[in-house]
Amino acid sequence: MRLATWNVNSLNVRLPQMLDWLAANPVDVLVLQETKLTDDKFPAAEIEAAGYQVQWFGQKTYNGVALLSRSAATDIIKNLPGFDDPQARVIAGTVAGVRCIGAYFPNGQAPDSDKFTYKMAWLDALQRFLSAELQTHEKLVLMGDFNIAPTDADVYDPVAWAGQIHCTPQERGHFQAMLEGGLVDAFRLFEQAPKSWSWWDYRNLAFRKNQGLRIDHILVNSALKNQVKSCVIDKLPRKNERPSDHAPVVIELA
DNA sequence: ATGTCTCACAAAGTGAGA
Repeated sequence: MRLATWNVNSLNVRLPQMLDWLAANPVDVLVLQETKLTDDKFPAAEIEAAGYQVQWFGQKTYNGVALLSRSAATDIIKNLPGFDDPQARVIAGTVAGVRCIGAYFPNGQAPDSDKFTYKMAWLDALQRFLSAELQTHEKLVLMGDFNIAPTDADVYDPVAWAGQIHCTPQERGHFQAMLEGGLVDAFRLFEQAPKSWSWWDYRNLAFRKNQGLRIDHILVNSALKNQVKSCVIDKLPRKNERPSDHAPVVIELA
């Protein structure tokens, strides 16, 4: 079973690229972030024509998530239960016995901003949701754009980024708490090339200079850990014309 | 380099968000 996450930065713009990528990488599950579409505009027919079932949860202009799967997803949850949120950031479903949670974590803007306060509250709510989900599902995968670079090894210039958004002790503390709660960073189960990033700023020729961050992640629970065969970042779509600023992350389970 | 991309407004450039 292969699963993937991709922040497409507008599904309206990136739909052809996403369909091309799926044709070349026929994963069993794909979660999307930043679809930036209201639900009535979601391109369900095109996705179904490509052989996928799909659940979606969006809003106007910003955010928006989706869950594509070869077989039907059940027990769908949209956003974090008990956390009243106008922003569409979470979609969860069970596919072939695996609980799949796709999430677009808040960016947070800057550590002294209101958006950071919101990010912290959202992360608290996510931790509560994860605790409950881990109790009720034997196999669980959390994947998405975390907007957290968990360690300095996930940052092209850790000195410049020290204490900056995506790298604050508070954000990293939340990531660590997920690991202590029984999840594993699948990417780090394997030897990886140094300077492996999942996001590069559109500005400053960042991709050409490989100046990026690893902020897109796939975490698995302990029951799945031994089934993880590989976890890779697919940089190819970042080389496309009109690319997303994020690359897909793909995991293979035995 | 405040360096780009995306969306929306009542636009024909500008601001917000990332």
